[in-house]
Amino acid sequence: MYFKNNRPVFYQIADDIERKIYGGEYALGQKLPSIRELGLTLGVNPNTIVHVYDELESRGLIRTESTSGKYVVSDEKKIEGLKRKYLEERTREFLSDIKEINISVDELILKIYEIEGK
Amino acid sequence: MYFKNNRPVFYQIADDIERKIYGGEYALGQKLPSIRELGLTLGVNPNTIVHVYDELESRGLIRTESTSGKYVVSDEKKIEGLKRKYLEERTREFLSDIKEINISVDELILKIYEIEGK
Amino acid sequence: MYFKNNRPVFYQIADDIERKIYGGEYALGQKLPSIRELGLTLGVNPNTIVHVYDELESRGLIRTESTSGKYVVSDEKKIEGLKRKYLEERTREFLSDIKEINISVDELILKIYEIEGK
Amino acid sequence: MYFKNNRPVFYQIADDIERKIYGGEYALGQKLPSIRELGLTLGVNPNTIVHVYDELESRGLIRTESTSGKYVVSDEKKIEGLKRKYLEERTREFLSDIKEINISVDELILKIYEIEGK
DNA sequence: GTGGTCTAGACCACC
DNA sequence: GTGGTCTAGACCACC
Repeated sequence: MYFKNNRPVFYQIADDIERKIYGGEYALGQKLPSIRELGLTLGVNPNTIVHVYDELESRGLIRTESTSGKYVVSDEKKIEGLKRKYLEERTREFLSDIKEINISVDELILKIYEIEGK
Repeated sequence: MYFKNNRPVFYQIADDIERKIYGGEYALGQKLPSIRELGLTLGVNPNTIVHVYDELESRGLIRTESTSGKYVVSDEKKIEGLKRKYLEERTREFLSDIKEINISVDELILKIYEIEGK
Repeated sequence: MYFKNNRPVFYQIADDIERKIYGGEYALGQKLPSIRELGLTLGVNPNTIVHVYDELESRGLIRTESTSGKYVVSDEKKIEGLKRKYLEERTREFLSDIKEINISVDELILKIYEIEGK
Repeated sequence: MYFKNNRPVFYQIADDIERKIYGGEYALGQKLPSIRELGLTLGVNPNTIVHVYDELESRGLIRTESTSGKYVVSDEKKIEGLKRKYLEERTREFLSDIKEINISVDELILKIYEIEGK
């Protein structure tokens, strides 16, 4: 995982895990990597991962099982709702940026097809 | 202008000006607002604007006229190239995030049309 | 038994047993549950119960019969004295907190009657 | 301020500030001490105070003015509601403990009057 | 091994 | 000076 230098690392990691939950790479109820393990994997300090997991917990995506670790919440409707909201907001924000640079939706969609190789 | 609290303000302002340049809201060769004036307009400290203009200069979008202020560069090809690159990268990054949450390009395009009210 | 997550579990269990001794639910000289048994009952690891019994012994409430287990001490005066001290200190601490939030003793007593349904 | 060793320091500080807000010692909208200043005053690490203020923010008691500091929220009804809830819960918990040691409400009230010197 | 708390200290962003 | 982020490292509670 590469980190950009224009946003706090803990947000970048949290956002990535959030997407992995929405995408099913982390399943409902699944145990997340331990704080120390994920810190090692990503090459960041464990305290940063503590911050990441606090952030995800405050977003309602994971819960702490005090003794055994951190888990994706099991409430499918909740996750689904948050995912829809994520898609909506991210898309609106993207469209807003694209329109600000004077690219039409049609041009944008051509660009998307071009990137997707269709 | 609204600032998110998960990214440095100077990046948010710089990105916005970058898009305004690509969109033509700031024309080629146009003089940018003075540091003081833009700070007042946006309600941020002049030092932050200094940082913004430094950033934009390092991106090759503006130049300093030592005596009279900051100007959008006049090289149309350069700006056009940077704009294409911005569109390409911003779109790739967005598509990458969307695919990570397991939304297909077709679903995404439906979402875009829905938002655009078409 | 519910555990709060803002205090170590072993303190919460120790405090509860301390009160049960003062209240007579554990009689003077009575044998306490085995470490294993209490751990099972409360759903915590036996090591935690070891810690609980150490704590209660250091408070002078129980003693270890090396061969046969843990017992509530039999000295009635001592237990009675500790109980009085507990009541005194717990009440002072509570009153101190209540007064800090600007609630008078009269208001507090009304609240107590309200809760007690009198 | 004295810290007990049976609860995390950051909770003890947060609870104390919570009570000072309810009691009016910190008025609605008032600026709280800076992180560094409060750390110095209490003899704890600034990072601990960061944690304290995060906790109070999550309780809805304070807000961050990103540039200038931390402030008690100004919503009087909200604070009043939280204060009532605090009184209710703390009192119920206290009564529960007292009854567990087999002290009647009448005895308790005598004790309260005795402590209050009435 | 798992998470939680705390310290010490560095550096950044914003005013 | 104000808060925010991150690292390094220690020690505790619980399993």
